Amino acid sequence: MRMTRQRKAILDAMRKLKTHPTADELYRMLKRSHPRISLATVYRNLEILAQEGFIRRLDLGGSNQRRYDGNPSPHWHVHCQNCGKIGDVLIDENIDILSRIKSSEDFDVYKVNLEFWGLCPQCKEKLQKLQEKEESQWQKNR
Amino acid sequence: MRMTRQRKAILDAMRKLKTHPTADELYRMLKRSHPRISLATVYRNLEILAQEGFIRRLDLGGSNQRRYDGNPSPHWHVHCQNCGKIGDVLIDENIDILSRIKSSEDFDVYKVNLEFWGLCPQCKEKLQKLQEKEESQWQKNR
DNA sequence: CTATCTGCAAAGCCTTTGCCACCGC
DNA sequence: GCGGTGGCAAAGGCTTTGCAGATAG
Repeated sequence: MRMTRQRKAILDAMRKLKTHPTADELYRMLKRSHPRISLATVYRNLEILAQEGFIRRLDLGGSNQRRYDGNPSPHWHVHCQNCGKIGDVLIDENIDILSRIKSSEDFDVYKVNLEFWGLCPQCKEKLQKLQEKEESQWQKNR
Repeated sequence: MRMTRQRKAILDAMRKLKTHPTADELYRMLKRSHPRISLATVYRNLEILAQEGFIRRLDLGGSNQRRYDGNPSPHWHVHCQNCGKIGDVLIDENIDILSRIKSSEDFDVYKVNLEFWGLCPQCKEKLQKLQEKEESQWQKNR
């Protein structure tokens, strides 16, 4: 694998970012410092870097956009139900889910993937304020 | 919600099927009995039937095709790593995963989704036979 | 030097949408 | 009869691909 300028820029950006960008999001960021980089290059390199284990490809449900994670070490993800932002989740002990499977239609099950849903801090606050506002409106109108 | 011929055919098919079809797969099946049904109708109705709770929309990772499940009761799914087929998984006790979260970047986490990966019975057998064949080749060549 | 990689544009999937005719209720 | 619905075709999003020129090692 040749370390081209573009590939290095993509890997560096992914390592720095704490978000979980799509190819297009990363492309827009990189264009500032690398105006001639192409979207196809970003797509191709995210895929290659993921295959080589430098970053992680996230196959998240609930969205039709693929995301990548610059942190390849094992952890899970939480989606904000309001804005779609992705956060990281750690669990304090290994849960042996595979041994608790009762019925699996004769599939051999090897691997489990956990996904979480919730609210990010910003949306939590936003929704809370909205609720307070509605309550005071209701007070006025009664 | 009006129960049109098409909508009824889609719901009936989903309830009978034990697979987890995509809109297009279901469309091809239905065309046999309803030659004039359109793919758009299948897409629209799968979405509506899922919103109304008659069927379940599966937002599975690892594929860019949406699938639906005629069984709306709670259970998880396993993907065959070889052929992509989806199976159902039951777990014998409720695992309280949400209470074990250690760090979640200040998200409020409400819901968890489990996904499993493995091999379906057919692919299991196929791969086993392939392996046996390779072993006997190796025996011959030594 | 040459195999790999890039940029560009086009093509490929899957899914949604606009429109008008149609048909449950 | 009327509003929801279906069929058709076109458009829309995201991702991949073919190609010719550029470049890392």
